[in-house]
Amino acid sequence: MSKQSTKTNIIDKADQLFYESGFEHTSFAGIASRVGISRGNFYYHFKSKDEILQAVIDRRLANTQQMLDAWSEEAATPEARIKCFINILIMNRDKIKRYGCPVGSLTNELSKLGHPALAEASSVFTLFKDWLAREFSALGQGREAARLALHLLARSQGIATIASAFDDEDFLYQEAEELNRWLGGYTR
Amino acid sequence: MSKQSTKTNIIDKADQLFYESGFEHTSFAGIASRVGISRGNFYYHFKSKDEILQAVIDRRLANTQQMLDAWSEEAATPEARIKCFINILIMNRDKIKRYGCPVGSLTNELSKLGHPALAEASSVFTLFKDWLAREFSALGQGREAARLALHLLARSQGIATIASAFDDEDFLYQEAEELNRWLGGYTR
DNA sequence: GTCTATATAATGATAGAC
DNA sequence: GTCTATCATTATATAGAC
Repeated sequence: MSKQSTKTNIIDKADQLFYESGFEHTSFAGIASRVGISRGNFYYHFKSKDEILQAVIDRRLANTQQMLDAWSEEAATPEARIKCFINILIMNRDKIKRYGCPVGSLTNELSKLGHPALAEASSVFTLFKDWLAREFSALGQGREAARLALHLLARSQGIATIASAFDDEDFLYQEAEELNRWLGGYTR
Repeated sequence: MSKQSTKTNIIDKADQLFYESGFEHTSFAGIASRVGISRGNFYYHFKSKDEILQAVIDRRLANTQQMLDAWSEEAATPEARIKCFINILIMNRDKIKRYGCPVGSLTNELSKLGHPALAEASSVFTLFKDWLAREFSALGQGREAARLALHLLARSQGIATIASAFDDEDFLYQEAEELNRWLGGYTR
């Protein structure tokens, strides 16, 4: 493992804590503690909480784009690519059960706070939406591609919310399978 | 409008604020200010923040049960009753766009806080789930009733999350219509 | 770049007068 | 039942030594 800079380390740990504990509930002391630095040092790298939030969102945008690019490369067909998206519900089932979806829970919180970064946080959704729409277009659903993309995004969000509220892993598997069946209706 | 007690008034305003601003972000000062009383007076009625949270959840449970009972009475067929549920996405569209679903956003926050009241907050979902399952049973979906109920609950959650993230009212209407079509597949 | 020390404001919560 | 006054704790944020 390569040694990463303190700044990168802060963004990394803040990202985790925003997901696990929420943005509001995460304090600088908590981040600094997990990084292993003092609170004072923290302010050398980030001047405000909004600044670290922006860095976390930028990091998530970059990571998401990287993941989408990898899916585009690894999976040969549009159907296989969309199944990669559906499969993150299974891949991340443990964290989803505990904390829900990192994107949905952050946008939800920021919308309640009336936080100006809501639009930027929502743009992670937009990355998924546009990528999915492209794949649905490739499936010959050109006219309905954008609607289907947003529909699938919403379905995955609801699954995460309910699985988290009831701590129900079976439901995650069940609904992921149902999504694959639904997708099958557009590939035949 | 009948004059309500200070205690009831506190629960009422706390309920609104937890929805609009989140549980963590809502302070006693904020609640007291909206009620029009002092912070000190607040503590005469509720000794801790967890106590007021419990009261708000109890209130939501009672209100939800009341709403479900009203639907059972007003709508003649199982299909019409389930459509009442779907229709709350349209009825509450303005608030959903701004704050998401009150149940989903609260359970999401409490799960991140590791708050012991998560189970109680989730039981509002359970009221909906059991009520919907009964209606799907009445539709002749006895074996699949529970699964369909949870599925519909998840669908509505996802719709609320995406509509809130993108502030998109058209999406709410579009997906509510899609849910009605989906329901139609079980009534024919 | 990292630390300790500190300033300032807000929070949850209590005590006691009216 | 309602108020003012107060406490202890935590939070964001800054100053300055090393």
